[in-house]
Amino acid sequence: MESLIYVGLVEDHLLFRKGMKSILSTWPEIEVIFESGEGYTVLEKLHTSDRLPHVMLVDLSLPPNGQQEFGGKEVTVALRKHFPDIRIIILSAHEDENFIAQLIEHGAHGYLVKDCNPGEVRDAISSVYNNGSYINIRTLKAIQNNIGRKTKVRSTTLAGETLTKREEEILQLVCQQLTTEQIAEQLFISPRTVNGHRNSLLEKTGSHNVAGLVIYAIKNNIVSI
Amino acid sequence: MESLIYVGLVEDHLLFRKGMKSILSTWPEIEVIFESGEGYTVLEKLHTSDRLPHVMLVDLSLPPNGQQEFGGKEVTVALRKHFPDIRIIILSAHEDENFIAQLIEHGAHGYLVKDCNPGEVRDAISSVYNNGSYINIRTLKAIQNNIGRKTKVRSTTLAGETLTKREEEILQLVCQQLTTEQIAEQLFISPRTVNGHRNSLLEKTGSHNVAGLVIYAIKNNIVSI
DNA sequence: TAAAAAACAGGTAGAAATACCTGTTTTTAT
DNA sequence: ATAAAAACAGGTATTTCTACCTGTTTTTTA
Repeated sequence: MESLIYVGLVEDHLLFRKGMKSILSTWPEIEVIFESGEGYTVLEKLHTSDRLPHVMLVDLSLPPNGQQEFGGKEVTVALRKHFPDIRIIILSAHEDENFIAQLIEHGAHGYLVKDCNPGEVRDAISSVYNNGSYINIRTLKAIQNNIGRKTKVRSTTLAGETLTKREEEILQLVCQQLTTEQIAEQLFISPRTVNGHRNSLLEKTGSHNVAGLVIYAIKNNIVSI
Repeated sequence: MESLIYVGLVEDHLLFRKGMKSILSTWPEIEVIFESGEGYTVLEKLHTSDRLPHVMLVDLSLPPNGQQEFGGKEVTVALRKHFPDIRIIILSAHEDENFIAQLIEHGAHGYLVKDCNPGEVRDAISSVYNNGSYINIRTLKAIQNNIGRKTKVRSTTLAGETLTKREEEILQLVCQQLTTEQIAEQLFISPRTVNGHRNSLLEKTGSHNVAGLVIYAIKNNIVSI
């Protein structure tokens, strides 16, 4: 608990980065051992580093690497893949509700808005280091309102089967209250074909009627409501 | 940040409560100033208390008051109403996914499983006291999977109309994939009547079929998925 | 390049839902 | 106490869906 926590900072604005480092240095249990001004060099820097940070504070909006976007999200994904032990706190200027959800799902362990007070940062680092995650209450509300069915996960059925592209397509149209005939028109196929797909959908999802299909579609992020 | 945090404990198992108090006493910034072994006496105890806790650790499963259930959920609701400044951390033996979502929406600020390590408790108290919330990563996952459309908002229709109780009831059953006949059986009414309600539902919600009804029901929290 | 999966399309039945109509009884609110 | 709303129940007709069956062609994967 009271052991030294190694912290890394990935933040393109120097002043902010140094300011953060200064703040963090006031806490004896925290030591900043890594800094980077851009996301795309983080991995190689870590590879040549003798000490790895326990917790990495990563700015959400980092400069791209040429054409390639490389912000907090990309850093998160890369870190999770190559340095799964490093815990990640995203720093953002504001709460982008949709994004937070994605970040958490990509493996970020915490999320801080930049106007939080220093105590929060300490709490966040400590929490993330010791246990798992840190989310402030407003952010949590944002997640409550927005998460759940944003990131498209492959939809698996009861039997572990997977819906085909066409089946998902038709399921989406079913959810839009279209009839078999309307779906057929829209997809330029025979109503019989649509019918076949509908039956497969009922079978695969274990549903008895459209109510079941719609709920399945929502639960499995095939449609967003 | 370093000011003394007054903590209250609501936990029916004495040993666990005292153990927790002992652990908390090792942190100089935390002082336990309130204890209760049951939920239903918390309010009056607080009213006669000279100092109010900043953070209350509340066990999820507390003994009922006679017939009346009075667990962590009820305590949370009561505290939020009468002592809105007190921040609440729920302690639970395990992660009941559905319940966590409800608790957070009822106003709890944090959630701890009882097998967490002491450092987590300190972090949780500090976080909750200083900022807002504390949720561990597993719990967060649970929330991601279960929250979203739990809080029941009065369902308003396109025309601003309101669904009647019976209509909502039938809508819920429709969402459970029951047929008109099955719904009639379940409610001990004629299929004709169910039919009438279904038609009203379609009319009021501006839907063409069950797909529309289900989506309406989910959007308006008439059913939870 | 075979084999498997997906997409396609047709037939037939029956079940269920939708879209209208009518009316009575019960509950709620003014 | 009266009016309005809700819940109840029936008729009729049509549309749509569900549940089976069959098969071919195209695409994907091993």
